[in-house]
Amino acid sequence: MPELTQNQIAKLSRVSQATVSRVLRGDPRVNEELRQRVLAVIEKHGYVPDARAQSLRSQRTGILGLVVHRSPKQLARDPFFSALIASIIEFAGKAGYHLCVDAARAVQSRRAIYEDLLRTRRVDGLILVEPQTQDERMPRLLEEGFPFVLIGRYEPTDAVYSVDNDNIGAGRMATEYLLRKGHQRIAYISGPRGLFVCEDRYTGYQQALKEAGVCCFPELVLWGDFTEEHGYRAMSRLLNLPEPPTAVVAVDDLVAVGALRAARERGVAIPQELAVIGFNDSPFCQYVDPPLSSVVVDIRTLAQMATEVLVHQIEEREVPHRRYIVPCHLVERASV
Amino acid sequence: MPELTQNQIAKLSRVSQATVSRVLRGDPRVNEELRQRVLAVIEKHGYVPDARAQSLRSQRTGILGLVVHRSPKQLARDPFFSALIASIIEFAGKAGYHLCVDAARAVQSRRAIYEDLLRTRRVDGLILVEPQTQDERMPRLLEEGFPFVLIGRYEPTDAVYSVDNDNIGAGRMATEYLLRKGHQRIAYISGPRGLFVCEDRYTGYQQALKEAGVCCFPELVLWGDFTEEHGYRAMSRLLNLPEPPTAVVAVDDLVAVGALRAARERGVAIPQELAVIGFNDSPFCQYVDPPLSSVVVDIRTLAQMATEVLVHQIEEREVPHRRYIVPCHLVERASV
DNA sequence: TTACGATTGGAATACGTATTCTGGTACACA
DNA sequence: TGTGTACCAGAATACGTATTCCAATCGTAA
Repeated sequence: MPELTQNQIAKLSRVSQATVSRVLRGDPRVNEELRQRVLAVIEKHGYVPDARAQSLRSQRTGILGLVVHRSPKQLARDPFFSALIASIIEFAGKAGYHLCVDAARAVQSRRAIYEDLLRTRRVDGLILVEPQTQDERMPRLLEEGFPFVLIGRYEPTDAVYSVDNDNIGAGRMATEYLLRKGHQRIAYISGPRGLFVCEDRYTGYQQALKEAGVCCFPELVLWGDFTEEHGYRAMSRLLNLPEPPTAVVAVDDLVAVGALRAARERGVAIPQELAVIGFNDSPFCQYVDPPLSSVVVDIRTLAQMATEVLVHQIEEREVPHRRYIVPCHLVERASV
Repeated sequence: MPELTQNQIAKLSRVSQATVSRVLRGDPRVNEELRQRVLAVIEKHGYVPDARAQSLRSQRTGILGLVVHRSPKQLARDPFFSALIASIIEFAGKAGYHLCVDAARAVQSRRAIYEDLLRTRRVDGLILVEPQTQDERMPRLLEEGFPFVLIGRYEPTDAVYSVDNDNIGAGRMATEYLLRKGHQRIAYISGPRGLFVCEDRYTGYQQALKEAGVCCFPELVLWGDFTEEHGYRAMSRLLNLPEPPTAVVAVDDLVAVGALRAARERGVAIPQELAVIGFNDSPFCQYVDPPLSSVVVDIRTLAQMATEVLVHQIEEREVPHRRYIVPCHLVERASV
């Protein structure tokens, strides 16, 4: 393999390396004849500039980092993330960037990733997906003036760029829908405590109940993770209550599917005896039995806004707002 | 932000930049006292080396590239890929690499990605997922001696490192299973012509039929893509045949789910009147109605082997074989 | 006391590109 | 013919790190 450099091209074209660089960068201050000669040599040998050297010189890598706060195993089973990643790849590509993806659940590996992606300047900016409420990185990122954007929420909203589903609204929407259908004892099967998605949907759930004048029973709210297994166990516990709920809001479709399974195994009729609703309108929602109602955000829009906000920061263009909210809508199916 | 360099650290520690580098690289030829002094300064100021400069100097970026031959939209809906990406992230991380993901279906954008990732030396090696039969890049990659590994198949097997499901075996396994259940008219709903996954499973399908002495009817084999929609349409066409099949092998679970929907809409009883089997054991298989039988490869193993083969190439360690096959197994559920 | 090997750290350089600085040519004008 | 002005391209430099080369110091042995 030739391992071409601008120097080689320069020698072959009998010009200086600087001129080759100028030709490549489209600098107008170069004679047309020389330009043609250089271009011909470049074309002939198939020269492409070395991105590593460009990175060092320009202080830009052309790579965006995506850090997801889930273990790789959780990632593998979660359709929300595959859609998110795919869409971010799409929009990053359109903006001329590559995407570097990392996943980590444990705090120490997150620290390592943080050091390794950011401080080393390996990426030009960072998209953080659903960081925990108390994430020690945010202050440092802010302090260093490093471009980043959150997907999810962060409390001091006016300090940090973020893009988020309207999770409070989504929680309300799901709960109000069940209330409209006449349900009163409505359970909420959640993910981890402290994760904003979960907390926000919980807030929406509480708001809807309160406004309807319905009591919010603490025994009907169960925290856990984003697995089908958790949905199954939580639903089993709920069905064992002296007075089980007649409807369930599950924090994620996968969790809802677990709940459906628990109900099915006990012969609880859906939706007659128990209504279930999830979030994200995952691909499988329409194929489960019965098809699962879901409150959904347009993931592509979410990805697009996050990517654009980040790229604008990096390229020092105007970003009009700090916080962007992508609204949700309801997909009605047979499970309610 | 301080924008620290080894030079700054050197000045602050009253040593030379070379010494700082030696301390960081663990070079033994440096006095213990100095080492401590330098380490203290590094610690105090939170210095981390610049990956871009290291890349230029060492000719390594520490990044693996993953190129998927699907459009981002297809990617978003395909659980196989989300699992694959997640697992590759996991094993790349364990080997000390980051992962850069790109997706492209169109040939010209693949060319662009190829130029941009490889020729620019932005990544140390490439994982190509399911390249088309005639992919113009392979010869150039080989010629340049650039480390890469295929997930999927490539004909001149002894020239290229590849890791693959045993797709022929999987096609056989699915078909033989249906044959054992007494089916004779077995259809195959495939993805795109020319994609090795599809062709190989087709080969296995044909082999099984032939060995059982069952005729292979061309009207029972339909090519398309990996969408649920395609499964739906293909199944509809099959059910319109004068003599419809009694069993279907679908090239992917999502396609199988589409087939199930078409059957359900026409009131065809499953599995009594029609047996359906898919591939990949996607997360939703157990939740569809009825639960979908599937032939599955362990995606984590696939990802692990691909990553290891690539990393060994990059680090110039021994790679004993060119071609690695990950065997499949059958997951029986109610759809057969 | 001299000489020599071992040890240690600084100076210099290379990685490949982008850009600033500088010098030289050509042309116009006086 | 001399001076000023564009214009163009080569030389030099910087980006931050890793490493090679070399000089200085020290200890030990003759």
